[in-house]
Amino acid sequence: MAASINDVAQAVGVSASTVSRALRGKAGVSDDVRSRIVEAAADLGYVASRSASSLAGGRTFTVGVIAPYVGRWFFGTVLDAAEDVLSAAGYDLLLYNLGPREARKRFFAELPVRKRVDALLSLLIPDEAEGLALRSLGVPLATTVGAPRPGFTVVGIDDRAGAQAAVRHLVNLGHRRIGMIAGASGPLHWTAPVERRRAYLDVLAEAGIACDPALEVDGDYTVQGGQRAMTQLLAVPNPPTAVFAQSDEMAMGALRALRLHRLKVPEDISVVGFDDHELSEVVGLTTIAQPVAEQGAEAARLLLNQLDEPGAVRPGHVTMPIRLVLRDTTAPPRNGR
Amino acid sequence: MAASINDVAQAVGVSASTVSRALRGKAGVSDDVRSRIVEAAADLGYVASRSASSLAGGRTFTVGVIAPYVGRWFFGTVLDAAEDVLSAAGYDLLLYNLGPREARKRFFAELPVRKRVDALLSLLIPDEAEGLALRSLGVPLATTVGAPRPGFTVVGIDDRAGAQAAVRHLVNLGHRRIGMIAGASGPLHWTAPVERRRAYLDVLAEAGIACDPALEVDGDYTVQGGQRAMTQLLAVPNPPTAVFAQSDEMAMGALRALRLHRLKVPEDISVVGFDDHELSEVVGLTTIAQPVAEQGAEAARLLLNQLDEPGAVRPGHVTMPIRLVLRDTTAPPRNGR
DNA sequence: CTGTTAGCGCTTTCAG
DNA sequence: CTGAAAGCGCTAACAG
Repeated sequence: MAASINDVAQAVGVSASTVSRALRGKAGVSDDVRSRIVEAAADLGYVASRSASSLAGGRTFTVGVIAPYVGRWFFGTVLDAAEDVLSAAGYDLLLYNLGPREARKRFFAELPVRKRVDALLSLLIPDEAEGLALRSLGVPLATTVGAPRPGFTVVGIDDRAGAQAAVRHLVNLGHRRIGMIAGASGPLHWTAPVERRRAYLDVLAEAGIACDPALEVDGDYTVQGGQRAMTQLLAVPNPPTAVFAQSDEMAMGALRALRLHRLKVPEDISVVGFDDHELSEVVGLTTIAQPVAEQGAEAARLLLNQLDEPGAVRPGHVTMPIRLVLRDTTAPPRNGR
Repeated sequence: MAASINDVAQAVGVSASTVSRALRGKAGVSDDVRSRIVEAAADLGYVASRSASSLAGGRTFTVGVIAPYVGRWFFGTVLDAAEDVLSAAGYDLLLYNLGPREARKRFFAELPVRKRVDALLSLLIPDEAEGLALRSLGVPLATTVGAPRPGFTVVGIDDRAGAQAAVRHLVNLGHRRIGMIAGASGPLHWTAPVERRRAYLDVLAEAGIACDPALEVDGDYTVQGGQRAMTQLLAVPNPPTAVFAQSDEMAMGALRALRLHRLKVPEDISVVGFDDHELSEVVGLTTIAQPVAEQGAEAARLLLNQLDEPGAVRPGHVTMPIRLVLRDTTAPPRNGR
């Protein structure tokens, strides 16, 4: 059986309370006693039972993370970075994959994190009821997606500015027929598609380009969807000379569709993506880069802050920088204009 | 304050034990009482405190997962699938990212999962000492990587057979100068690179092709590394007409290098990868597909089995099928032979 | 079928 | 600076 706090206490000849204080670095233990306790604990291979500490102390030293996917690059990268920060601070990370519809339903119905986590990081956008449920947990909340919302610390990017930069880049190259592969039908309450679309419309307007609804197609945030969307765009009577894809994954699907249609990129058509996916460099995709890992790390850090100074820090809003990364998929349109 | 078991007990007018039994579906509670308890619990929004249950019952209903990366496709996909299976069974998943050297050291020094998990899934290959530490936890252990090892249930693929299929494919197309981008310097104790290399050598031998050490280059399991390796292979006096990359990520790096060198794939040179990464289809990469998500799900399932029938099931070894997926990066060598 | 009685292994007052 | 006592909220025998 694993050693308990009493075993250590006995070995050193002190009380359990002293061992507890000593091992957690609390004041009020003489250096001599403390070092003897630390040594004995190491000898016995003693580690405090998290269940017991949580029960007695009220803190779990665990942060919950809920995500709509784990395998996808964006989420995996955020998760990875958040874990680094949390574990360095002595916190464990409880992961919930709420992608499957029933998993999500079950999670919000039972709220299994209740009494299990000290804070929660959401990688998905909760709807009204879900948001309420999360706030009812009474723990600090953070998210790396979506618009600022009450009760949440949000770390994000300026989607509008990013999308504007992407579309402006195409306009500056001389394109007038600019299509968009959107991500509208993605997860509910996602604000990115809305913001990015508005930016697209704004830039067209400011450039004096009439927008054509036929040039806006849904790509579902997936490679497959992007491919389908591009195929659809090519079937339009007067197809675009350039396309803004709201995510790199959709952009890659578009590139695939173009290859299958024997169209050359960027000679025949330009493509710009959004995200700077790890493989975008490989395919030479021009895109808007956002600091994904940094967003995860920062969100985790802000959560830890709130844990350290309870009440002191209000949930805030951090905007991380984006930038246009020029690679090989954009160029001026074929016939000058 | 959140409702406790006593609040529910009081509301229904029964004892806490009865509530406990009723809510966990234990036998020995009349249907009438049980339904009233369930109702009251729902009303009060009661959820049992995991800390308290663990402490009292000895089980944590938590499975730990240790991984060398989370953001990379392979690991994220395994994790995703494992989480689905575990959460459906009522288990939570505690994630540890042991990529950073110090994180790994700290983990094995403190073994924070001790008394915290009922089972553990390793996505990395522990060395001798680490393996011992894990076994000392006294919980079921599973892994999706590496060779069979005592104490672990391993779910994997036949690396040798997969690599053989890849190289044989190139040989059958008529290639005689076949290079390999290996993953030798990856994580320690990784068996895949070794097995895949042996397969490469075996197939060359069986085809009567002398192997040339200059044609074996390390690609570090990364896109960057693959690109570097391919560049190096092109600099060899008599460069290969085909390349076997031990992972799709390295293969993609190779494709990028070839594009930069203005070489056509597969006309000038053939490339075959290994894994069937989610984006391999996008770039049209011919590769060896392995069921990644299924490995994660299966490992989780086997862990649950062992949890259900303690002692009954011995740790075993499951091999999942692989298959050659033909796409657009392989063809016969240019000049017939 | 249900209630009572003990803890699980810690942390936390409160004394000394 | 240290110890004793009292739970944290639940589960697990053991009685009835």
